[in-house]
Amino acid sequence: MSSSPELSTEVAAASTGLREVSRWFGARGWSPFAFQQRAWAAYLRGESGLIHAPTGLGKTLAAWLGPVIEAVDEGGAFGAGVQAGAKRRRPAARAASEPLRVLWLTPLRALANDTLASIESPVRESGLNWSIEKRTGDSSSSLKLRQKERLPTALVTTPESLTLLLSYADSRARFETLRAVVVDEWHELMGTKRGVQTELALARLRGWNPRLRTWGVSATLGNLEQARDVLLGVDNPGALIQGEMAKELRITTVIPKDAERFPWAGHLGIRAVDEVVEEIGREAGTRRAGTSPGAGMSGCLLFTNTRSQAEIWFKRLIEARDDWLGEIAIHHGSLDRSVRDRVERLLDEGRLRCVVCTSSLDLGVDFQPVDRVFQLGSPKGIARLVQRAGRSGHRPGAASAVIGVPTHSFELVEFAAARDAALAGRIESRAPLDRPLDVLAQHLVTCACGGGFEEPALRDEVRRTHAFGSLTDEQWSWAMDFVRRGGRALTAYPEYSRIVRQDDGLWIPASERIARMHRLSIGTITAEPGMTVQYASGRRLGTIEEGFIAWLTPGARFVFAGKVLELVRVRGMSVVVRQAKRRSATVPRWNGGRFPLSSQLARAVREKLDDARRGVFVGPEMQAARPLLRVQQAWSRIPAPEELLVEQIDVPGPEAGGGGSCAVIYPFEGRLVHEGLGALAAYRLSRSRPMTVVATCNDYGFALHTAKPLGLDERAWRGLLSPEGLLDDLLHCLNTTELARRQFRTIARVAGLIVPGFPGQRKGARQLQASSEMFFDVLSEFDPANLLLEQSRREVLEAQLEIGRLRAALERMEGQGVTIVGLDRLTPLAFPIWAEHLRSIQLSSEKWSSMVERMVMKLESAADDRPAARQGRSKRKGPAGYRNVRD
DNA sequence: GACCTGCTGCGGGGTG
Repeated sequence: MSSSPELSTEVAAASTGLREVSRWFGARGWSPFAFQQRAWAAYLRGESGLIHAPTGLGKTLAAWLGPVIEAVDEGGAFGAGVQAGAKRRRPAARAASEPLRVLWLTPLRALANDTLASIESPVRESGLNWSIEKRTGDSSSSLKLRQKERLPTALVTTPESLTLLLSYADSRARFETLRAVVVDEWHELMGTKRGVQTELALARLRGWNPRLRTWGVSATLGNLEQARDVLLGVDNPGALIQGEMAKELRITTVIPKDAERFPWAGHLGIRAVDEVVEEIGREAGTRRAGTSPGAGMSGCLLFTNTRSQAEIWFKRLIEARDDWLGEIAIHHGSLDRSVRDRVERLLDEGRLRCVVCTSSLDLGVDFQPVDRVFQLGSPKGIARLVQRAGRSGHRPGAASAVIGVPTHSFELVEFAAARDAALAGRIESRAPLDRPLDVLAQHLVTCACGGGFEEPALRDEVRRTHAFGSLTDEQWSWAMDFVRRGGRALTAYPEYSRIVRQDDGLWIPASERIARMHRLSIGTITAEPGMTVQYASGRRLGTIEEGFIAWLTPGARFVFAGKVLELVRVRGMSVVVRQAKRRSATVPRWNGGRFPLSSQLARAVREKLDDARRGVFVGPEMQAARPLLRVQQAWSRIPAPEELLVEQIDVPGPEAGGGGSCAVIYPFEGRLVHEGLGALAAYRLSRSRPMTVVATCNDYGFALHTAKPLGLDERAWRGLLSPEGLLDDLLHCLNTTELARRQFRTIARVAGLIVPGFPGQRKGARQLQASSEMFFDVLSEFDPANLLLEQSRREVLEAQLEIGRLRAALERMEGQGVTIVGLDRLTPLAFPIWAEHLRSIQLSSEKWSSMVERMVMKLESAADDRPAARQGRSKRKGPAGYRNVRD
């Protein structure tokens, strides 16, 4: 750290604690930053707040040292604390430390140790009689047992572990002494059910100690003030402390050597392997001075957007440079924790040249040796790109550097747009959740287990959270009824009578068994367990989806964890493998989320395109994209900001070869919205006249494929894309019931309808799905007013279809002029969207006619098309989406 | 000429 302004008088007035802390800084040749001082001052005034700072060390100390200063100031007023004159002495070994004072929440277990380390020395040097511990799921059982007896003075834990602690009967007594809670990486939690769980836990803690101070720490976010308000809850104002430690941010792009021949579509980016290899070799691998051989290498992270892409790229890099074997590693969420831990350790020791990874390394411990980051393919969002860039340059004065690797031509524009937006500070917002009743239901049982609750008091407490600030009496009563007897439909089943009312009015768990089962299912993360991939020796490599393994027979090879494996046998939920001798193998596909291009980035892309339309090409990316954009403009047009472009294209060739007609529309709203828009337009078309319409989409637009040209005029297009009747039509054309049925699985799990089973005896994903579907049907029939059903419909609309964004898109389009361009060839913008259609045709072995039939059926039954399409595809090619990696 | 996808995160009883 460098120098900073003098200590503010406000803080300096405060005292011994501050002197201790200054001494601690001084011993390191540091002086505190202004934002840290502002945070301490606000803390000492008894305030809560949110600290916004882009890097690690500074913000951790800003948040931690407030309580330390306070404790020193109090000089022993608290338990067996610091005595005047006895400060320098270490406390007697057996003396009991002070009771719980500070709680630090981290969304990631991996961050706990780092956090502990960063607070330990100032606390020790202040001579405080504090015990500092962590508690996460992987803590030893003896530690957990001890903490059940008595909590340390400072505890680092996760939201889930905190909730567990709140579920023990004597929780109140153990948390009453708490003075401050710090929530790290709050931007990661806000907008998720984990965040709501955190809000509820904080409300509980504040209920026991109204003077409790809450401090959040957040990365850059479009809605920081709202983030603070959500964290602090209703009517609980607080400060927003802006850190000024912004690091330099460098976003560059690998420009394809032959931009003219660069593909118009695609996502793997394999053709960029050579260029990336060259880039990696350029600086990475340079040894830092004075380090031993094999260590001290500065490496890079290569972020991909999917796990299978990471596997493919890892393989390709090794093939390109076999001398790098052992210096390149792979890291993603389906790899076993032990595998990932090893990679993280090697990276930290500077023994790796490059780690190919997914979002699994977005957060977590900062690795000093990482000096550069690659983003392979679309960054999807500005915050995401900035976050990833921030994984590099963890040294004072070092810049964060990210190198974009486009996988198709328009990603050149995306990287240029993302850089503009990032440097202008236009970062996405995160929307807080509104009243997820499944989380509330879980919380009610937790509170019953945690010493019991009185109904009116808990209701008021819950309403002080942002998430449940507008909870109605009906919703509250429904939630109470749900945990008391399972709602209307499940009264006959005692396991759903989870809480009972004592004579004194206190609600407690119905039995100790209920409480135990509840603790097993605390939390809001509901990922399916998957099948364990392991060697015969028992060594685990990771997990893979049941659907993938179902296609493999013993002897089949697949790529996993950067190895080519051969299936030996499947037993229960584990897949036994051995190293394969041959190299060619399929690559597994995981069914993950499909995150759309963010609104912010989409807007920035539109601006870049508008520049291009006006002949402005600034920067190497736009220069490289120039020929492509020229083609777009020459053949059709580049849509202006207030223009809705419709390309009506007659594609030559037989229908079965992708020929026919397609109309392509470009709202630039991300693929989820386009999926909705495509389905909506197709539905409205087929309603007006009998015809087969197939919709495809990508992040830029959607296409309607028909056998004959649609021949619609502007008025007809306006009708198709009218916001009027949006919800009704969407409910008709997408099988929202089916989507909701699937969404309900998560909700049923969080609300406690489905218990995941005991550790080590997980039910398979299918079993879980089956019982959640059963519940969905039973409730739909016998308890249609069950609010969890409504919630699953709402979650589908909001999370899966982005209904708000969809409506806004339709409204925006209403004000745009429609330009219809007739064409007989695919434009650069249209090609990738059309290719989505072609793909499904080529991969199917079914006859064209039966496919058409199925599509008609699909439109009629308005079914979700994905499972059908997969089955069709797989008949010829094996498992859906699995490709052979060719050597 | 062109393509072939889809992230992350946590927790625990032993009588089930």
